[in-house]
Parts: sequence; structure tokens; C-alpha cells
Amino acid sequence: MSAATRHDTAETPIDQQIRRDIAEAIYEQRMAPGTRLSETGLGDIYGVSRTVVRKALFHLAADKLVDIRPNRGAVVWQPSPAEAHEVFAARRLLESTLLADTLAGLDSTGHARLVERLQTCLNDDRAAHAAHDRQAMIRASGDFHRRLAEPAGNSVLLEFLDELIGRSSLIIALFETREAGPCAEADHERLLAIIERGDIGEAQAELAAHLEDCEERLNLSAAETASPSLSDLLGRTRRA
Amino acid sequence: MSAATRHDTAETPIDQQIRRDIAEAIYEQRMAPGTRLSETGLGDIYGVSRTVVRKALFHLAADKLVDIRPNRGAVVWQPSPAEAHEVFAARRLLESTLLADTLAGLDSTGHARLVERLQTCLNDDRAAHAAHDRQAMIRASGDFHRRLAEPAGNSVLLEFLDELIGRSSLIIALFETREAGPCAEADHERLLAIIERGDIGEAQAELAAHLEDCEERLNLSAAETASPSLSDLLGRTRRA
DNA sequence: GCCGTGATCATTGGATACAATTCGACCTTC
DNA sequence: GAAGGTCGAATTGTATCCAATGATCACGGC
Repeated sequence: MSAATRHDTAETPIDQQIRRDIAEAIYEQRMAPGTRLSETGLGDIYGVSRTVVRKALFHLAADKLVDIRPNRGAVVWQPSPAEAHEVFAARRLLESTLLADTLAGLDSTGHARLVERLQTCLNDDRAAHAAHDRQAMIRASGDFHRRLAEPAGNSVLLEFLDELIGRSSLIIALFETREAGPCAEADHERLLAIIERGDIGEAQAELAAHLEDCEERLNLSAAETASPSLSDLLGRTRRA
Repeated sequence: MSAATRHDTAETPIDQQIRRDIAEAIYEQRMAPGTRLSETGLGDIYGVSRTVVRKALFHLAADKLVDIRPNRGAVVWQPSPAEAHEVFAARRLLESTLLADTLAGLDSTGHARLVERLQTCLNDDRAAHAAHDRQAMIRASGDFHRRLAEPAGNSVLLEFLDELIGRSSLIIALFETREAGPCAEADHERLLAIIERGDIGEAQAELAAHLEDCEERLNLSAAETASPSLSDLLGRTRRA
């Protein structure tokens, strides 16, 4: 809707625009997992043909945000509890290692700049919490984690992490139970304090614990019986 | 050419066929990095339209095996030395962790089956070396690494590793200097012996050392001056 | 009344046609 | 002779068209 015109990234190709819009809609939980993404529908919305829509959907499928089933169309990815667990396990591994690389490779000025940027993320996060702005919360939280890994200098791993963070948004949107945000900001504050002190090992432990806490706050077991296509299989009572 | 009819993987969709063929051709160093992949040309070869070829190319681009430049076509990916280093760094991290998970989670029968499968890979590798079959060597070596990570049970990380192994083939094809194969089979034998003993820490160390050795056997510095478009950019003066 | 079967409809997969861009060659000009 | 520009062929990007598959719904049988 309005998201289509929000990003004026100069002359952004239209397919990337669509891709970004859908991705953001997924992150913000506006598009629930399982939502069908009709090619003609999207094409009408953006005033383009199905060809370019298909390209965008294909890209999103490569990012594991949508699932394209042959001859059955594209839907927003519906992660299984097992997959959710694997994603968080992968994040623990990747992020703790990248954090160590980051902290080990920084000089004092780089360290100060990192702390400053993380402070900015925390401020954004706090503001979003105060305003009950879920979208901003998710973005600030993701940025915090991304910033932790950025200075490590391994763009290959950073890309993997980006994908995992995106999938985490989807997982949180699907399995979250309470009103609390995607990440407890207190955890981030505690982690930042440790980083300021420069204790690598403790920072790693804190980050891993934080991610474990995030995962445990999800209702994976309940969703295991509720979320899959059981309702579709049984016939009629399909809820949204 | 003949590759179009070689893989009769039952009723494989044609686009996956193309994707597999091109990927294998890249792995086997039949398609050198930088080779242009014309849509019409591939379409003519396989007897399909450009639509399906584009899909296959797009998929390959998502796997970082080809590079699609807007309005300029697709070429086989030409990794930079920095990227090559990052890929191997990522592999060290991923594989050593996955190996630990694998060994920690196996019972005795699972352990025996793992060893058996690794033995098979080693036999294939030896046979390929004896026959000077580069293709089989690369495949056997990749399989060995994949088998090490498989029983860990994290399909998300396993997919990442698959991508990294594929990109490694490309890197090796581009930067390899000697006649030696992609992985020293002696390293694999030594690693397998350690795994049979069940020493997790030592196995991790051996695996990391093996990957470092693989990377060091590449001629990254020489290619840095030879391959990229530095000469085109600067013309003559000071190197980077 | 419930289930199996068949037809209609919507949606996707693939092929073709047209427009836009790029790259190369040839020609002109200094 | 070299540099620059212009034109042309080839290739990619996009839109549209046709075919094929899956879904929905109605009808008939049990």
C-alpha cells in the first residue's frame, strides 16, 4: 500500500522494491505466515507484469522468506518448530564467533565507534518500546545484532547472519506468545556494558544466553500442534 | 552439449537439470570463471525458452555460482581473493562446530555408520586420484566434508555449508596452482583416524588445520594482481 | 446424509513478441 | 594515425499469450 512509495532509494529497480516491501511486511507481521502471494495480485498492485513479480518472489524464496510450491503458488514461509530451533542454534554459533572476531580485531577508536553505534540502536529500541511500535522494535533489535557482527569483516558470514535475522523475524512473528518485543532490551544493555569493558569471553556467553532466552520465550511446542496445515487437512475450521 | 542428456534423474524438472549441469560444469572447471552464460545459447542447447534458463541462472546466482549484472548478462562467478579467504574462514568456523555436534550426538552404531560412509568417500577419492579424474576427486572431497556435518542435524547450517563447498570448488578452480587435488587425501585419512578414536577436540583441530592448508595451497596473492580489472582501472600506475 | 466423481474456474508454468540497453565496428574528423 | 562519435547487431528486460496443473463446487451414487 503506502509501503510501495515509502522507499525512494533513488532509481530502485521495481523488482527490488517489491522484494523489500514484502520482506518488510513479513518482518512487521503484517503478512502472517501462510499468506498467499498471488502473482497477478501483486502485479496489479505495483502496475507491473507477472514476470517481474515472479522474479521478486523467487528472490524472496532464496532468502527463505516465502515458499514457492510448484503449481500451487507462493506463500509466506511457515517455519516448523524444528526449523525455528535450528535457526536460533545457527545464530548462536554464528553470532558468538563473529562477536569474538569483531572485538578481537578492533582498535580503540573502532571500539568506541562500535559502542556508539550500538548505543544508537539501543536508543531506537527504547523509543520503539515506548511508542509500542513493533516495526521499529524489530528493526532496532535486528540492527543491534547486525552491528555486532559487521566489524568482523567476513561478508560471507555476515550475509548468512542477515538471512538468519530475517528468518528470525518470521519465526518470532509466528511463535511469539507474549506482548514482549523480539528481544529483551535489557539483555542488549547488559551485553553492551560487557562489550564496553572489553571482556570477549563474557560477551560471547552473554550473547549466547540472550539468544537462548529469545528462543525459550517462543511457544514452539504449542505451535507444533497448532500451526501446520492440520486445519487445512481436516477441512473447514481454518483460522487465519 | 552432451551434458544435456547425461543426467537422467527420473523426471527432473528441466530448470533443475540446467542448474545442475551448469553447477557441475563449474565444479569440474570446464566453465572457467568469467565465462558468459548466454540465455539464448543455453535455451537452444536444452531446447527450452529463455524463461526457464533465466530461472536456472537466477538460482545459480542465489548460490553465488554465477553473477548476473543488469543488462549485461550472466557470467560464472569470479571470486576475489578476499572473498576466497572469507569463504574458507567461514568453512573453518562452520565445519569445526558441526563436526563437534556430529561426534557429540552419535551413539556407537551411528558412529560406525559415519566411519563407514567416510571410508567410502575416501575410497572414491583414492580411485579418482588414481584415475586422474578431477571431477570425481572434487566430488569425493566435497562429499567427505558434507558427510562430516550431516549427522549434526542442523539443516540450516548444512545448507550454508553446501553453498560454501560449492563456492570453494569455484575458488579452487580459479586459484589452484599445482596439480594436486582440491583436498589432500592424506589429510582426510588422518582426520578419519582421529574420528574413529572419538577425540572431538583433536578432530576439530585437525579439520581446521586441513582447511587452512587447503587455503594456503591456493595462489591468492598472485591472482590478486592478475585477475581483477585493476589494470583496466588504473592503466599503469601504482598497484593497490 | 455422506462420500466419491466430474466439470468449471482460477492460478501458475512456459513460450513468444516487443522494447530497452549494451557492446562492437565502422566512419568521420582533427 | 588516433580520437571521438554514430550506427547496427546482439542480448537482456518486460509484457502478453497459450497451455497445464490444481482448487472449488456441483451433481450423482451409496
